[in-house]
Amino acid sequence: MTIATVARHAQVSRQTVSNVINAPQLVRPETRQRVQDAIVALGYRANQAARQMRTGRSRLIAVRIEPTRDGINGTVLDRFLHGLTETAEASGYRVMLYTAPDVDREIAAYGDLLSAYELDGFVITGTDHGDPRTAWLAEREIPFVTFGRPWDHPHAHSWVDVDGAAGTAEATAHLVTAGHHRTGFIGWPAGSGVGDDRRAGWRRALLDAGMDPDGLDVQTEDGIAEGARAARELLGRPVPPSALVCASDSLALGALQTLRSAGTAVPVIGFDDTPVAAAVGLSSVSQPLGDAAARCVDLLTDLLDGPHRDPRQVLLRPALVLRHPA
Amino acid sequence: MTIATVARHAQVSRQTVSNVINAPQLVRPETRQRVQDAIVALGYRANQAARQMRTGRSRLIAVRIEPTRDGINGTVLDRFLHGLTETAEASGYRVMLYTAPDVDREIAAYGDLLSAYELDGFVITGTDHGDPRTAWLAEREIPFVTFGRPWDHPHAHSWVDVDGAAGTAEATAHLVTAGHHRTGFIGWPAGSGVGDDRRAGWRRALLDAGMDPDGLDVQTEDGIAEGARAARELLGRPVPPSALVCASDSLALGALQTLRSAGTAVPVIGFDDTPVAAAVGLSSVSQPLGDAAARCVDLLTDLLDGPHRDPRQVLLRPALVLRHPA
DNA sequence: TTGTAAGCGTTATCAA
DNA sequence: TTGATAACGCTTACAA
Repeated sequence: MTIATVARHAQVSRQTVSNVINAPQLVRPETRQRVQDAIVALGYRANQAARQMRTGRSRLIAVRIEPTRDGINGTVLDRFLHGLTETAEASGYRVMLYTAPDVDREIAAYGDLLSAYELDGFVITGTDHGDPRTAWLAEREIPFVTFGRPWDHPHAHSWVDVDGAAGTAEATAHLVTAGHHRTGFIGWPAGSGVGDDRRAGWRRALLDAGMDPDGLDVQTEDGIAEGARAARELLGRPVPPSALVCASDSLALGALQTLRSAGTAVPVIGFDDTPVAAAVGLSSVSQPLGDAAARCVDLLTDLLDGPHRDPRQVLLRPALVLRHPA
Repeated sequence: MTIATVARHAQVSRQTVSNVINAPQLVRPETRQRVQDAIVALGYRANQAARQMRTGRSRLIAVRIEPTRDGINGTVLDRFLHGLTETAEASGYRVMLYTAPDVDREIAAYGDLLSAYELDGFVITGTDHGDPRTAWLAEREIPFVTFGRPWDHPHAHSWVDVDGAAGTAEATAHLVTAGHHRTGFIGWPAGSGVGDDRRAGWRRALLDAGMDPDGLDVQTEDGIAEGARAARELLGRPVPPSALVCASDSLALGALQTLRSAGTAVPVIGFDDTPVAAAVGLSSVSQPLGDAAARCVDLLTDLLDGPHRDPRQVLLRPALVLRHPA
């Protein structure tokens, strides 16, 4: 069934049907109604390929599905993808998936996706300092939104992010209020935007409370074993922390194991609120992933359809989820 | 850049370029080489929309991204999706995502996807007895593969599944070999294909070992709290089990909590090998999700491109992953 | 307000 | 073996 079928059914020309769909104000209400009735009666849906050929727009946005990393923090993507798909559908877009083992091949994939499918835009996750992907896209003026800030140039393009510092600050403040005078932090090595941000939140909260953060934190790669080791190191210090905030649930989980076997009653708060945290009763900072995904689509469709195509930025607040270890 | 650009560059007609791409055997090797060189030199990629308009094929397959359920077992989808995207890319297909809050609206989405985007096929996850979705698709002769068996009619269509019974049987046999004379089972209420299958494996393994499964199992909805409750019930029986196999990691995790607080040394084996299991050191039955996804794509592309379009079935064996609780 | 004509990039048909 | 022509379904420009 084509636009011609509808035209015949509604006794108008093909063009009038197209106008009803794309510029209804041009068509007399009476005719418009007749055409719309025909569309409904026949269950007509415009063929995207034909439309795309004419307009050069595919109404497709691309997202990378990453190879699952350690599995704990990897589950974040799931919820994000679902939110993205849902919001995109509501805005008349569809989500296409792609994978790439590394940044170079991801950029190569952009070329493919763009020339073969004429993708309208990209949602890029997990950006870091001086990301070559965003540079490539920006250079070619291809619309994109990142989930994660461009740490170097905060206003370079549209992005959505979660305020990690606010999250760790809230977690730290919670522990301080609960009476802990020495709240430590287990985070990643300096240099990653996300990691530095989360550490900064902890630090700021302590300073705000008039406490000294020095000697209360450790830097380590992500992982359960690493978290356990870091916690052991902190506990072995002359004046050990009485509470812990961690940059990820993996680290927190490791810390929890160390603390449990040491029999110490040191509360731990993780980050990301993964299913693992929920399962073991670990308090954690929860990212509003559904919201973040929705805002990504909003910003992208703004770039694509909006009247003002200036980049915009959205910073969302995470929520502290308190639990009691089982 | 279009096929015409390439044609000019290689000094041939548009049609010859098309032939080089779609039916190379028709073109003299010398000409073919010249055209291929031009394609590479220009970085030409065929426009899918135009090709689709002509052929009626989009080289797009659709997969539903489900709203994350309890989060623990929900992570299964992540790995599956990644495998799917990767294998699809290798076969020249792309994966398009869609969501639907319920079965009716999922079927409505099929109509949309098919008429607007002319999707070539679907990968349907989580089928159950008398699934209306597969009936709808089969009726219209739309190619699809399910991940999960059609329990009513094993040969109705192409599917890939993981042998859940083999998994629980292996877990059970492992415990029996370790000397457990009373291995219990916590599973879901009878009626779901997957749940019944997993229970059957446990049962068969006990019978094979000459043991009596009666009175050693519980039926409960999925969840951590439910697993904990079920384990309490089993432990309270006159002759309690000395080891447990569970239909999911959620149930196993709950059982583990009960057993820990009871101070009983009863080993537990879960199902799905979720990140949670890895994190808490829970032994679990692991589904080969990457393989399963790859086989789904294989079966679907067989249906789409293959010479023989008969439905095929693939049953994969899961693997028992043994761990020691931390 | 409605209709006609052209063209988007590709492939299938058929003639050279 | 190669090339010209038409057609896929749609939208834009323009004419009626």
